[in-house]
Amino acid sequence: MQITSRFTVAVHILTCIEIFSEKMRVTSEFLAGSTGVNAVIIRNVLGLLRTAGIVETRQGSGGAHLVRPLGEISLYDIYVAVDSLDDNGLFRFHENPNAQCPVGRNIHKVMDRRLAAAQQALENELRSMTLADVVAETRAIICEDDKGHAT
Amino acid sequence: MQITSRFTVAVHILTCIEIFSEKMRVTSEFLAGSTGVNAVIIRNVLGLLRTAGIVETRQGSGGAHLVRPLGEISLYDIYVAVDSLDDNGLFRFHENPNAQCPVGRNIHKVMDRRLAAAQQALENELRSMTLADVVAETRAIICEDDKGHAT
DNA sequence: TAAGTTGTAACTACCATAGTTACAACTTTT
DNA sequence: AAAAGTTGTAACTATGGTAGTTACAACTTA
Repeated sequence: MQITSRFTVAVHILTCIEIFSEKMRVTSEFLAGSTGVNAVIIRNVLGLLRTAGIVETRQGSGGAHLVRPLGEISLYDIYVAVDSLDDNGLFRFHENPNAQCPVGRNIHKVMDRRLAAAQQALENELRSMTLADVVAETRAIICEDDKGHAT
Repeated sequence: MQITSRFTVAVHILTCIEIFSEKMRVTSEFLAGSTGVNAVIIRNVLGLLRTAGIVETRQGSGGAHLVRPLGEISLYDIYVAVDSLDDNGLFRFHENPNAQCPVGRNIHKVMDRRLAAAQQALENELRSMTLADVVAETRAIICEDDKGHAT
């Protein structure tokens, strides 16, 4: 069981949009090339990010843009946008515990709070990190790279 | 995307084993009845818990028992035992970012630390809770239940 | 109008989860 | 030693989600 690669793909393409959109049109084809992920999947992910109010895209002309400042887009926002858990929560509960059994009757009640706390811990950590951090570090590494090649 | 119900099933059956095994043989059939989950699945989960050194089972005679004290079995131990992430981590990364692209070449490096931190946060929370807590609260609720019925 | 792009539907391939059936191996009881 | 009950496991099915693919209408710009 793993959290979908849509999440890392989304972070990747948002980073690309920030870094490249000043100099060029960042199309789904370009993003497909950078991520190694199918262009239709990219467009779907962009659609989810658009619905979440994180990016703008335009039919016809092409090219995606960020809607909010980098520092106001947390990894949590991205995670929620693309990895829909609906109302179910991160943990899946077996559906038919036996109400005749004292444990079966109460296990849900006992566990729910704890599972929610665990999920919260994950989400709080994701909330603490923003695209600004990711882009800054990426830019720094790219800059180092360039220096390395120059010597 | 959700964490498998094997996890909540495992917590459920371990709770049952603790609560019932003094008075009766806790067989996979019994646990299937309490959880509403197929007996073969129960035996598989018990097998994973056995491999992890959490329970003992015996062929033929039947009945599962806890191997370690309740307080030394954390929800993390159970999670790891039944929800194998292998070496992959909780987050799945898209596999072919383009090394020609400065973002594609570095995104993995930039994200890995952050994804690991998020995973850690989840796991630390699970580590902080033990079967002892779960069983204690379950017993307390069962006791309340009984009082309620008595009046 | 032509070229390039997005948005979306429809389909496929693949994999994991969970259920099911079946049965050999084992333990205990009689 | 036979019978009954149980575990461990293999093999198979059903289901659902992820991701890839093809196709095309709607749109924008040159």
